[in-house]
Amino acid sequence: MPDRLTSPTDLADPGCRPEDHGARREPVDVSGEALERASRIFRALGEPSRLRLLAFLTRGEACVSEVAEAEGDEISTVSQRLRVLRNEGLVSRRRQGKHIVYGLADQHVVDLIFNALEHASEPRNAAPREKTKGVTAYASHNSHR
Amino acid sequence: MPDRLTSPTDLADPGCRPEDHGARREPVDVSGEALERASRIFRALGEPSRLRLLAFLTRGEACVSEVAEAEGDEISTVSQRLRVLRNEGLVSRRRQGKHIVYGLADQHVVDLIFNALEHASEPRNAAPREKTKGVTAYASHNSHR
DNA sequence: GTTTCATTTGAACAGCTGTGCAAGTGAATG
DNA sequence: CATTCACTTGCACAGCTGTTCAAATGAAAC
Repeated sequence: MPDRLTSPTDLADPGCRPEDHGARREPVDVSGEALERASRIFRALGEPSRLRLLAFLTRGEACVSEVAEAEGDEISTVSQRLRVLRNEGLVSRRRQGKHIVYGLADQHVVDLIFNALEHASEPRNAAPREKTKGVTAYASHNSHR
Repeated sequence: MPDRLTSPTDLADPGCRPEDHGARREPVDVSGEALERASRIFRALGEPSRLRLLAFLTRGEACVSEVAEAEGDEISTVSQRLRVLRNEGLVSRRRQGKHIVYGLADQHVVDLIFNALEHASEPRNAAPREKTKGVTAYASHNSHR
C-alpha cells in the first residue's frame, strides 16, 4: 500500500493522473506529523459548542463559571470543553485570584475561526451542489504567507 | 439559558467579568447560523484521513480510484470521505470521461489547511502545558482583514 | 492549619462516526 | 440497447466523543 504514488505508471492505472487534470497547486506537507496535529486541531474546532466557546473568548478572556453562566451550560461541561481546546493549544490559561481565566491562545486561532466563518458565509458553500461547474476562486482575503 | 450575557449584573456573579480581564478583541459573529456551518467544516477537516486526502488534492485534481490507489484505501472508503468533504463544500466535482475528478473547492480551503498546518507546526502548540504563564502572542502571519 | 470556593477529574451512559463489504447507479462505449 | 466500468450507497459493526453527576483537587483567604 503505497503512501504516495511513486511514478505515474505505478498505478493500477485508473486512467487518469494528476497531470491530466490541470489545476496545479503548491504541495502541502503531508509528513503525517504536522497533518496529524492539524486534524486534531480541526476536530477540536469541529464541535459547535466548542467553537461557540472560542467565539465567546474572541470578546475577551473569561473564567470558567462566567462562560458556563453565559452559555447556559454546566460548569463541568465547560471545563471539559476547555480542556480539549487547551490540549490542542487553542486557549491559554492563567490564574487570577480564585478564578482561572481562559483566553484565545494566539492570533492563529482567531484567523482560523474567521477564515472558516468566511467560508461558511459564502452562499455557495451552504449545500452540496450536484453540478459544480469548476473551481471557483475567491479573492484571497487571507493568505498563509 | 441566555445565549449571550445581556448585562454584566445579569450574571450569578462568578466574581469576574469580561472587563476584569483585559485582552479585548473584536467580537465574532455568533449568529449560530454561520457558526454552525463553520463547525461542520472543521469537523470534516478533523479526520486525519480526510485531511490527508485534501492535502493530496493540494497537488492537483484527482479521480476517486487514483486517490484510493495512492492512499492505499478502499475505493468506497475514499468515496465516502469525498462525500463528507463535498457536503461541506470543501471539494469540487467534475466528470471527465469515465472518471469523476475531484479538486479543492477554492482558495479558502487551501488557506484553512495551511493555517492549521502552521499552527500545528508551532512547537508550543504540541502538548498541553500545565503552566501557561500568560497569553503568548505570535507575530501575526495571517490576518483576516 | 483549616475552611472555602472555583475548577478539575472519574466514571458511565447515550449518541455519533468511520470503515468495508456487497449491491446499486449511471454515464460512456460499442 | 446491452455492456462495461467508475463510482456511489445501504448496512452493520466497532470505536470514539460529549455530557453529566459526584467526588477530588488545590489555591486563596482566614
